[in-house]
Amino acid sequence: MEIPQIEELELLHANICQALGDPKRIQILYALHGEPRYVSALADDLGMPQPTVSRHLQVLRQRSLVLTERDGQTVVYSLADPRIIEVLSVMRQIMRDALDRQTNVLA
Amino acid sequence: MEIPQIEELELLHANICQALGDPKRIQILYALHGEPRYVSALADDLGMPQPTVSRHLQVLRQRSLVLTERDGQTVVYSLADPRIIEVLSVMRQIMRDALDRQTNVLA
DNA sequence: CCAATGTATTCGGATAGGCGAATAGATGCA
DNA sequence: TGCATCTATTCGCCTATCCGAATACATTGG
Repeated sequence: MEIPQIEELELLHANICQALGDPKRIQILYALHGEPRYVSALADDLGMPQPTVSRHLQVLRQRSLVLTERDGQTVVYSLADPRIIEVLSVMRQIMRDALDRQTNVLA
Repeated sequence: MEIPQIEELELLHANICQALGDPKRIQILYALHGEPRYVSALADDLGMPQPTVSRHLQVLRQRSLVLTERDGQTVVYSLADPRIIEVLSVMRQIMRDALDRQTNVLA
């Protein structure tokens, strides 16, 4: 019986999760929900420096979580897959339920 | 108009995602799917040293992703919420679709 | 109490990831 | 071309995380 190795799928999987593991990137993804935005618009909306937003967008792009399209001087970013927001929402619900359980235990 | 700050929810959210952002922890979560296990059983199954498994389990526990129950000498870990696996599966599907898109573009 | 078994933690070193600041690159237009 | 605007990258520093190895802690049974 072989020892199970860490498969490529697990690595990719972890890679995606890791990309979601930063508060600013989560904000960015939610901000892209519904309407594509360009970089400085995101920066203004979220109150982050433009280079910061750009760096985070690169991370998301490398993981295929966002898509880009150049439009003249600006680069428009959009969610690559609406299910990303679904996943985040479910996680948020899981989180909330876990917090509720803890609160109930303490009460 | 105030600049939107990073809310507590986003921090928690990122925290959860970050916990999922490690291949070994993903393996552990899948291994806990269906049946609770105790630490050394997991270590044997996954071919990881026991302290490694234990450390990762602590990370998952802090985020309320797994639950523990002591049973004599052993400590039994279980998934705190089956939706965690659902979320991981959806992410896996999102990932696969993204890979397919890339392949199609290249072809 | 002591030994055996199972689990958790600590330590040190290596690696990765975040940020601000500065700068480089790309595009459009006069 | 030259300038303004928008985006991406680099640099240095700091912090967080991971790992193996060793060790501490907890529980059971003799």
